[in-house]
Amino acid sequence: MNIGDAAAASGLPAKTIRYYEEIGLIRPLRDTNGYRAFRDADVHKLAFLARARRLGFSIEDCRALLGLYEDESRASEDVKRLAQAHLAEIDGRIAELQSLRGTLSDLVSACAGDKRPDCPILNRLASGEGADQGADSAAVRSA
Amino acid sequence: MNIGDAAAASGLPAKTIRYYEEIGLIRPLRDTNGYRAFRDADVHKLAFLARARRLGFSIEDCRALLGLYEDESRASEDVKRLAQAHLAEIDGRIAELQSLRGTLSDLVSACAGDKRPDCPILNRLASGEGADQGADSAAVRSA
DNA sequence: CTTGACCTTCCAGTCATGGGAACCCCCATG
DNA sequence: CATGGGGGTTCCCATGACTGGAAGGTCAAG
Repeated sequence: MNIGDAAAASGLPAKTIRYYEEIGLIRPLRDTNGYRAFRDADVHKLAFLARARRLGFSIEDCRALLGLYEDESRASEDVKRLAQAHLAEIDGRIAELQSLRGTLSDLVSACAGDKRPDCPILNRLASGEGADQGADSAAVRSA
Repeated sequence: MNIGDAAAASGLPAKTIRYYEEIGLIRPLRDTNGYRAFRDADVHKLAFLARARRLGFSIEDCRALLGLYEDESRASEDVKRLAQAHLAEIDGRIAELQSLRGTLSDLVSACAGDKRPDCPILNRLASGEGADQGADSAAVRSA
């Protein structure tokens, strides 16, 4: 199975599959012509990775999950711990975004949105008055 | 005013201020020794940028906001449009995260988290089956 | 004179890809 | 047999918005 078929079967772009090989997530064989040769197990792993990524797990989390998946003697608590940590991170990001959303939507409703120059949004950015002293938005930006 | 003082006054790291100059957001003067010389207006702009970034606006949004801020003949509708677009983007991200959160929290509650290897989280990642099983997820999501 | 705190520029790295160049391989058709 | 097209390969560059660090210039104090 060539990379194109593996991409179609797993739902991942070929580029991404090459990258996953580069960082050691998968190890497809090679044909004599140098083409990657994907076995069913490889495609299975790729689909696993695609689903884990879609759930928002980082590449390193995916690596750990794949390791646990392949370890017959794993403990489900290890998987659960990983998932719970990820869940907590998502909760944190949601909270940050909701805090931003609150501030921003207040500002938007305070702004007339007409042809005149007076604007509470700009006033707030210029003065910082009435600021939410909350969220460092780094995690938000990284989302 | 040197960059260190401008950093302290604006709350932005010196590195970030240099970066903002590099991409043309600010244009501090230079002393004869080559040091950047920040006027009050520069520091004011930096603080404006810091606040806009904290609200999650992209650099390009910030550039536009700064332009509007400096344009005495702006229309507040232009500012509002920008802010509304950003708000919509935030709403989209929140919705995405909440959807992830729902799935993930279902999986986490389905996992025993003990010493045994059987794990619904891994099963789901391996097979992709069982997208929305687990009737009780509403209470979890509302948490 | 030296120390140390500043400042400068430039280069590399982050994360998870995506784009594209330059080139190789294989099969089908004229 | 040449050729065309649709695979594949490696390699480098770009993203956003910084951050870290090296190598070196500047300045006030001891």
